[in-house]
Amino acid sequence: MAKYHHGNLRHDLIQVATELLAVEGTHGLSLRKMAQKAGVSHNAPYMHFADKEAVLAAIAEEGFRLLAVEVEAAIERSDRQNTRQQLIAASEAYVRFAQARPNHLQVMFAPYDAVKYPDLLAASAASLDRLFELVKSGRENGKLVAGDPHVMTKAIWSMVHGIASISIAYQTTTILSANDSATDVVSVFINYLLDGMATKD
Amino acid sequence: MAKYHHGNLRHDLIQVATELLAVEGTHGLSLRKMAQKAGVSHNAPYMHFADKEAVLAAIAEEGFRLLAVEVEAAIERSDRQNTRQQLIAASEAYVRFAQARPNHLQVMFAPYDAVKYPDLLAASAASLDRLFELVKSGRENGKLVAGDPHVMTKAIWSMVHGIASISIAYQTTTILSANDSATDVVSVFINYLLDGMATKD
DNA sequence: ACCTGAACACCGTTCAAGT
DNA sequence: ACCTGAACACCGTTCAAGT
Repeated sequence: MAKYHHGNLRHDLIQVATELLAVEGTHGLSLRKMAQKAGVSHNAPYMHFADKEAVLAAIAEEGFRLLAVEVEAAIERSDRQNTRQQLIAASEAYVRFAQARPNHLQVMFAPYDAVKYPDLLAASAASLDRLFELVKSGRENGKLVAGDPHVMTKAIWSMVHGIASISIAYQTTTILSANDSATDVVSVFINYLLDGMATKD
Repeated sequence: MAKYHHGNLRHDLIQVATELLAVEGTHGLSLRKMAQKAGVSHNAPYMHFADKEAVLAAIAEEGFRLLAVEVEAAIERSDRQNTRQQLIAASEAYVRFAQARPNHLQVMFAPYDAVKYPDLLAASAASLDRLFELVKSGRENGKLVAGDPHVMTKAIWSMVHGIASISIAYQTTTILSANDSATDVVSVFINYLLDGMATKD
């Protein structure tokens, strides 16, 4: 009997796949498993995705949206008078996200064809919007000097993503810091960088 | 007929697997393909490796050694009187490595069990030795102030690895810099960071 | 000790159907 | 349009052998 799926299978598949990714890891995630978990035949996913990579791209895209929400929330929670504190809060949220969802971040930063997945590229660019705004307001406050705010944003992003990426790779054996957690180290590293971007007088 | 393999199969497998990784990507790398390419039965690898992950760990370990060699060479080529220039040269070499061997770097920074692969952990730690020495001599020169040289080294590492990691993920669509290559951006970002670590007077 | 061949459960993907 | 079932080539891993 043909037991059709209820509502939006595409959405459900992404949901189920994300859970599977968190539990089983990148290697444990298979099209067949996610189809079964969604209560559908093993090739139903091909109705909504060209191939497995397309599913991963969709998961990645969703991940960037989630990341943006958490960074946004962290900024809202922090002292609005202090741009530096807000930048650090945003950075800490980024690293916390990475540690809470290491497999997800890995999928987000796999190499995709940007032409093939324009929505993914857009979502990842949008996840930096709040950071960019902070850098701009830091310049207006006179706290952050130096040239292009785009360049400064990307420098901060690189620093934060490096911490996140390394802390995932070395899990328990925290090579980053002897005893402290990775989030503890964030403010130290970011402060170095912001000092280099700050007015010297 | 039992056609035994000549010399060191373990070494040959790592060699062959690394080539396969470069050409076919992380997904195209299979135990069966590398066995075939090494001229050996599909389960001969199990004589030398517990499972596929162990092969990847060996490839990763070899990668950290390669990286260390290239960073070392870049430092030797640069101005020995100028610690900052040496740090930038080392950083650029790191990013160049990442762009020349993106799949290799990805395997190097996959999450491994440190207890299971102590040699991998040692090789990755050793790849930072030269950077650490530069930071120390920078402190003695009075060029780099601030606290623990270990912390400073890891901050630089995070920045550089972040640039490398992001530039791999976004390949052609260089989200990092509008027109410049990723290596061009390295000196700008690292200079921000080193300014933050430099003496203020 | 080192390697092989057959076998197992699992993949991604395709294709001919069904409604 | 949306889904299914059978089929294909490929995988990692195990196991009983062979030398």
